[in-house]
Amino acid sequence: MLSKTDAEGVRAHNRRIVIEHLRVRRRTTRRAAADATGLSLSSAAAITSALIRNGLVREIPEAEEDAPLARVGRRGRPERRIALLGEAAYVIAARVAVGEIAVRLSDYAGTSLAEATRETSIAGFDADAIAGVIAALIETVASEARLASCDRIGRIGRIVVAVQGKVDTSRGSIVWSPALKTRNIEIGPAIEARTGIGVGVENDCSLMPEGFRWDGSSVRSGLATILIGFGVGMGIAVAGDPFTARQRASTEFGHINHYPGGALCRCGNRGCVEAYAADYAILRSAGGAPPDEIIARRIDESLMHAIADRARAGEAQAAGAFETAGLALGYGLGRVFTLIDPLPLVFTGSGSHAMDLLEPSIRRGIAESAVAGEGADVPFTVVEDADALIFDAATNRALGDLDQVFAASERETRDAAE
Amino acid sequence: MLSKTDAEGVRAHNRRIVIEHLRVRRRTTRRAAADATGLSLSSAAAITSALIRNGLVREIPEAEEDAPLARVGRRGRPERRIALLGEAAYVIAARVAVGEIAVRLSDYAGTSLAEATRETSIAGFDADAIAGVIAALIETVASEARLASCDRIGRIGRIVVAVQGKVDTSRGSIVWSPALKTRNIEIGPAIEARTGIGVGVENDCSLMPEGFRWDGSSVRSGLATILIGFGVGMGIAVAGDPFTARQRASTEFGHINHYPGGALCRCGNRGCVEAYAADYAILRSAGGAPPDEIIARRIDESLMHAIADRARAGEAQAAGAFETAGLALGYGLGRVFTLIDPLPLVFTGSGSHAMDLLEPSIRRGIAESAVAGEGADVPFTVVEDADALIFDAATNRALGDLDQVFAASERETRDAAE
DNA sequence: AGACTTTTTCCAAGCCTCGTAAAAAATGGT
DNA sequence: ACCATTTTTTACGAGGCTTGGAAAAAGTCT
Repeated sequence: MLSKTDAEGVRAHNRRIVIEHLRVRRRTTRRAAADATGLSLSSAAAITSALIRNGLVREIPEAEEDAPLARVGRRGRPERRIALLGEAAYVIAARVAVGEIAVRLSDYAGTSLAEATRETSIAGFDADAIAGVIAALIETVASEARLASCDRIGRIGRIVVAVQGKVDTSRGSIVWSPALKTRNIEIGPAIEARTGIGVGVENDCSLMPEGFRWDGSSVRSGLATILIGFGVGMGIAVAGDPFTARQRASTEFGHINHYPGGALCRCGNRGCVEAYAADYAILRSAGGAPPDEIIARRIDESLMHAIADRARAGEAQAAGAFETAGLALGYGLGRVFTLIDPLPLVFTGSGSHAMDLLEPSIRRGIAESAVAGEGADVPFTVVEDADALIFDAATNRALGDLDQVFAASERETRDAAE
Repeated sequence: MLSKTDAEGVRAHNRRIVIEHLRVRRRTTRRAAADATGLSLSSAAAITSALIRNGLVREIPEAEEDAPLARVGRRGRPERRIALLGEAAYVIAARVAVGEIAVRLSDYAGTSLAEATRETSIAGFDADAIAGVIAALIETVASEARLASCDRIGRIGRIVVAVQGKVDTSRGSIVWSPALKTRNIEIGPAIEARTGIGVGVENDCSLMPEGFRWDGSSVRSGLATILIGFGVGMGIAVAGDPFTARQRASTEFGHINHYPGGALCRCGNRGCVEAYAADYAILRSAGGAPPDEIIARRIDESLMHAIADRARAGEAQAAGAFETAGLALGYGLGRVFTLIDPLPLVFTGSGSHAMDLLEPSIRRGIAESAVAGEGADVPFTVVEDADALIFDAATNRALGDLDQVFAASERETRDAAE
């Protein structure tokens, strides 16, 4: 059931869309905000002024104007440009992956301030131990960014954790992760208890499209991100409202069945996409190992590069491994496109280094499996650094969460106290 | 970008949720509406009173109360029960399928008033010819329901067409249909031009979950409908807001690839779910025909019943055909569940008569293809009459569209003129 | 210095929701 | 038969939000 609205709700909603506009156009004016949001000039001005009073937005002094050329020979009162105020709040993006926990601190304007990584196996850790590691990393980045003093760390308003593995977002728990031995670890509440900050827990691949959240056109047309690495994962943002993307939970693309009874996957099933397209699958296929062998050890990226080079040099078995991988990915994508709709694709992860080898067979797989081959011509983009993309995505999600909170309630101007 | 809200928007929204409440609880009171929607008593009363003035809602006279027992020995002023007024408007649900065009007239309260069918091949028809058939059928049902007089037929406020085949909802066109020879037929505008009534065009299978739109719990938990007949189709309603379900367009479940390079499908691809689970696939498999043979003719339902009976009697080849079909369905569902989430299932269509034969292998297929076999235990429901379900769905969609229009603008009380 | 232009702020009008008070309509007891 | 009680419904003023127009502010151009 939809919930009711009232006057306050209207204000909250309109504050929200103004903030959203500020996120997309990083610098704007009151008039531009009014035009873009459809609000009247009066309302847009009232809202922006309130946001300035609340310390969420600042007027940019002329001195800082990095584009004075725009204002040459224009008559009339010059516009006051406004932007989100970085110091208004801070957010933490955290990654939990096999062998590594990492944290990035960003300010409210979205600029990254500091990162810290702890390379360690957390296989045996419980929720509190993981929360401890993350809290320590937060201390590190906070002090690195000189936010160490007590009242300053309190300005961190939101933490979003991107986890490799299946999560339960509503409970903030890790249902299952390759990085962990035990299941159902309630990491969200544990971090909240330790830091006193609100925490969101998401699957890293599902979260990835959020990295393009305020890129304008990217998300408006919908978007799917595909991570090819030790596993295979996908994130989907349906066209239109980026907020609805929040609903989709567990797109376990890597474990969509490709070939019934096929190659053995780490998950125990047979024939998953991952069992053909992940690093370990390409490795075992290129090495001529039987498709029942599970390679549990961590695979060095340089090894994958070597196999790719062998394939590029024309070695049949290596080339065949990449072709098989591409076909599995293509069939999987064709199935998704048949179910949802063709979407532009963003590839990332170590496997994306071999897109020259994969692309032809991916497109062929889509053509063979989608109705009328639709979607075989969607645009491909490659983002090499998957970890950075995950950080971006988690940061954007955290900022969006914060926006919602800030829009909901007119905050007291605590900055006045300082 | 989200759009702004203002006071009028608030009223429209709140009117909407009151109407929605009236749809779910067919009879209610002002107080109950206030409680359910979260609105204050004043506002709920103001809105309901306005709806009554606008002729959308009626107060039920005591004489009509079918449950006087509820009001026994209760003190205080008795409540005025209210309900949607059937005569407020009328809607048309139309089905376009192979060999058949059918139409149902319903009133604003959702009660079906009349149906009419024209059994004919429309293979060579263009948009205007199809629109002509539908318009004629509308005349038939309108006169049957004694709405023939000119001002009365004008009370039909919305037409929703459920098409067998792929549609483009935004343009109101049939991209491709097994019932038609030509592609991209803009049926929506053609019907609008002929009748002057707003038209929505949807795929029949995608629309089906709308049949459960106001069933309370059904949609709240999400739902997938699966039609097994001459083809295989699916409709998905994601958990939560039933309105967002509107976004999903072309869930061509039947053409999700099941087995790469497998049995030949009518669509020309190999290995689609449909090529194993549709009527024609079961027929060819049970008959020992090669998996490359395409059966184009319409298959009589009694023939399928006969094959099912042979399978029940233990004939190996027939039983094997159903098992193969169930496995293909199960793998397809497992893939969907892996991508989206496990959902309760509603089966319909001629194939649902053989659910006793299919269910075990469907569940096995899900178990083998979904991560950790999740979703193998979702509840199955069978609705035998697929055509009726499609009618229900199209009617509900049309009523929902109308609700939105009526909620948006306070209409003049045209009933006062009568 | 004055005219002109553009941005920003200020203010009364119009909606909407909400809480409270008053009116309406039935029951139960005397 | 009449009055107190109970519950629903309506009426009304308060407060918040958006809006359009007027006024003020802050520049450029002649």
